[in-house]
Amino acid sequence: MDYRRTYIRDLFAQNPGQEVSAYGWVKTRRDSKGISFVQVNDGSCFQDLQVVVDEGVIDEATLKRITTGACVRFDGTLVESPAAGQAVELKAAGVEVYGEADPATYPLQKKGASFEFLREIAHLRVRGNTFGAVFRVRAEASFAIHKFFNDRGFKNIHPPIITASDAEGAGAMFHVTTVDPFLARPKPVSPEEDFFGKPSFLTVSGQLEAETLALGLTNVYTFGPTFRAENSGTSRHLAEFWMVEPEQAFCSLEGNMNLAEEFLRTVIQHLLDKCSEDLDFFNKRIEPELLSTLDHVVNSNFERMTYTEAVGHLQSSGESFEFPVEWGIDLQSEHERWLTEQKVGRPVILTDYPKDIKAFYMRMNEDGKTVRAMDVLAPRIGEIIGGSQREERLSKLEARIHEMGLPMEAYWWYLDLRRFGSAPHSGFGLGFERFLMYVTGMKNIRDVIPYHRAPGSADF
RNA sequence: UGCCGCUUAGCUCAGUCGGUAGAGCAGCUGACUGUUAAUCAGCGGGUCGUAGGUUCGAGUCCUACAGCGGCAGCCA
Repeated sequence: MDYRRTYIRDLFAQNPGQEVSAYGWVKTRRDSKGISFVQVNDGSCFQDLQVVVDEGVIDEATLKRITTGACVRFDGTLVESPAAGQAVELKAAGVEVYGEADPATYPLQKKGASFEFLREIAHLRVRGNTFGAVFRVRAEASFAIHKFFNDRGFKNIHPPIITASDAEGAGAMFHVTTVDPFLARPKPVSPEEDFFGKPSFLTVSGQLEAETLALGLTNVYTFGPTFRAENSGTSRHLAEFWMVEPEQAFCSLEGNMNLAEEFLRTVIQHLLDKCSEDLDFFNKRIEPELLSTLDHVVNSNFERMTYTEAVGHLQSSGESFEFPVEWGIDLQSEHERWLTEQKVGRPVILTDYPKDIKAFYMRMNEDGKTVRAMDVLAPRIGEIIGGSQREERLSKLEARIHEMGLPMEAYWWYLDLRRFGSAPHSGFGLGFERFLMYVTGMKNIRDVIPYHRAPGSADF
């Protein structure tokens, strides 16, 4: 056994008549008088291999061990299939059962399991159609993202997971400590006595570190796990999620938007090319509008409008929103959805938000009221990308840090970037799982990551 | 964290007015010579989320708690 063997995906591309072996897990077995059909899948592709077992080829005791969930190797001949449903099938000559799966207790069956139930058996759900497809698409998307940036000369950088800087002042952070918080002790342990000698946390974003690398490597990106200790239990939030964050020196907000748009189009096109079977399945069984919206994203330019224009559209829409719209508010989910789903019917990039609802590092516009921020909003899921041109002018940045009451001394290294060889630069962040929800049509973010982490939930 | 909903067989669910438990699928046994969500016949399978309360009697009504889900906030 070796990785250089033939996978089920490869068998479908071979000419009939060859002696082959197929390794995988049994989806179902159907018996008729004198013949049995076994569906085998190894995760290499969506389609199952149909194995045909004629009477007498495999002894009855062995055949009975070939049940749903069992791990097997079938040896035999690849033949053209006489029946509809598959072009080729494997005519079995022998079998090796590597691992049985007791049918009375194996929890997966061929129909009727809810995603909530499958989440409880997340270690087994990948053997089903939906989650096999989800994790193939996840892997292919991950590759496509690295390829996109590599093709354009972006360097993949690796900012720390454990950080002492509260990057954006946004989002609750997980403490990292070797002090047992549940141990009763006479007096509190001070941060100086802890492992790092100061309070330290799991990162909520690699952006600030990415900026430092961009001002030297020019074009960089991160792609890794980030952590938020927010107590939010929704279908769009995770405590541990993966984020893609490119950062470009010598790049304006317009260049940033161009990159974001090209990024989404290129990666989605890659998936349409490489994962068509899986995406067809999602389109058929999960989200009927999936392929048409993905095609639309690939083939149309994104709408661009300023926050101020968007507020105008919302106010003159005639819609009755739960939260009234006025200039200066942070747009609510209902507003974002109306803009992208009703107003323009495709992704929208909103720019130039009021400074008071955005982070300190975003570049101030001439009006002194708005900053060079952008959010990419997509139909069905809302905000998928958030980014900005960064404030490269030292005095303006210091003024913002002061204005927002942030500790100036903690940002000494970040301010050094503006002191020594500052450059106009821009970047954005994309939530990888949000992106996967968009391209698979899956409705719950917990179903696009193998093992989700959320408040009160850290199983497996 | 707030509001709402759900929790009954391995899974998906039904359960009327409060009167002691039902279906489909899965499983098991058998039938069928090409099935592909196979089909057909039969069989087994339940502390109705937990703890209290009301009642002669609770799956059903009330309270608390837990788990799950939806929406909202926060955000990616």
